[in-house]
Amino acid sequence: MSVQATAATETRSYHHGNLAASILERAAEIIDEEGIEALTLRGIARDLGVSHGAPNRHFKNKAALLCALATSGWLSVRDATLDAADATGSSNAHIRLNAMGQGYLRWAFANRSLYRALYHPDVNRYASTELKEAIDQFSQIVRDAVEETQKEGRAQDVPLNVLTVFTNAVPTGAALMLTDPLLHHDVESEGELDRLIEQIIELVVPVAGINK
Amino acid sequence: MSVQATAATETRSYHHGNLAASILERAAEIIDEEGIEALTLRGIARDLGVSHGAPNRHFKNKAALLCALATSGWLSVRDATLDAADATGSSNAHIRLNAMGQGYLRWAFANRSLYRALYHPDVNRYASTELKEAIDQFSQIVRDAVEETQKEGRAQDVPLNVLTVFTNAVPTGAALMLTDPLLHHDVESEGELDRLIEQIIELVVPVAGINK
DNA sequence: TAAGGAATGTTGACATCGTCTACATGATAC
DNA sequence: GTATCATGTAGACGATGTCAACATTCCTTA
Repeated sequence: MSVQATAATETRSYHHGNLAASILERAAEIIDEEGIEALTLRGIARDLGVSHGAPNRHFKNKAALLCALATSGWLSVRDATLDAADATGSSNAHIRLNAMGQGYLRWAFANRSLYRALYHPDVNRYASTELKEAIDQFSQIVRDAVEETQKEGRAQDVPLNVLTVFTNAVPTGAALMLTDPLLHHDVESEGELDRLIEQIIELVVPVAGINK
Repeated sequence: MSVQATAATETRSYHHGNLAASILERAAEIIDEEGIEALTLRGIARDLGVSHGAPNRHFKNKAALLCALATSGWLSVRDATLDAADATGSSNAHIRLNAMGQGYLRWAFANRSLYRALYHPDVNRYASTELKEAIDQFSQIVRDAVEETQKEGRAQDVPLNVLTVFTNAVPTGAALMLTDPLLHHDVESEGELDRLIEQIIELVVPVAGINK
């Protein structure tokens, strides 16, 4: 139903008008609704009412489509992470980094399928320049935020890169584990999940007793 | 060359003799050498000098083969983790858990391709009973070890499940990040990696100043 | 404004893949 | 020794990704 959401030009013209964006949009829907293994270039073309060869004009191959999706995913998770920091209204590095971890996890849960697609083998294999840049951007904001906490006195005897990997690993690993139905069968309520997120992140970047 | 390693019966008989095991073995090789997207039932059959339909007698479908691989992977990482604990020769829960984290990470690096296959979408989707059991076994040893450290005084105000997720997330996230060429471009020497592993795990389960 | 190239979509083809069915062969239990 | 079951073979089918040749439309530019 939302298949034809874009390109709402009532005249069904030869040219679609916005096919690349529509393909990405539909691809995201499919991943979310049927899983990434149901993603098919021909299927997308069918859904969009376009010939099976059309997508090739916009994506060199299927891996390129996946990379484009992953790129927007990384940018999106970066934004969510940064927004969470800003939403604290605090300039305290610990409070900000703590919020970033929670924001990251909440994004991962709100976008499980896309989140897991970020680690799909094809994405790693045929990474584009844009994807690499998006990933670098994310890594950079984490590293910067970690560095700020260190300036505030956190784990000053630990090398920055080690502290960064550690800090980043917690939300990453937790997201991977908790979004995996095989690894985590406890069905939980919304509120329970929020509490779990808080508690886990508190163990990496404690903020108890810190004033904004 | 190592393709025909198994089933070295010089008489090329109609029946292969050990096809299931050979398929698994060859599949592991392919994943390691060419990546998981190069894995093909027909390709394996070709490599093993067997008709393209033969693998279907032993694996219901391709996903079942992946699940079998993942199952042995989880059992293997469980063993590596437990062995690392035992290798300490200590009965101190902190020392043992610390070693487990390091053992897990070392296994992940030594078997990157297989490790990443554990999180392949198809594995999640069509998980077998054996796979679920293998995963549960791994989860159990981690939870038990975490519980022991808590009895020794670690983070006693934190619920066990939270502490378990946290403790497990660090090696999991670190392995995922560090085995990803996109996330970690710093090429490092063997010794550097070992040191990094030690330092990261020390941040989750500190053992500095503990006597065996 | 007319023309012509660039962008975009279509059609048909090809190789490959997973999977199914019918059949052949070999092993094993009785 | 024979019957039955497990295992391997051969052929077919539909689906997919990708390519090349062609069609249509857009847009720049003279």
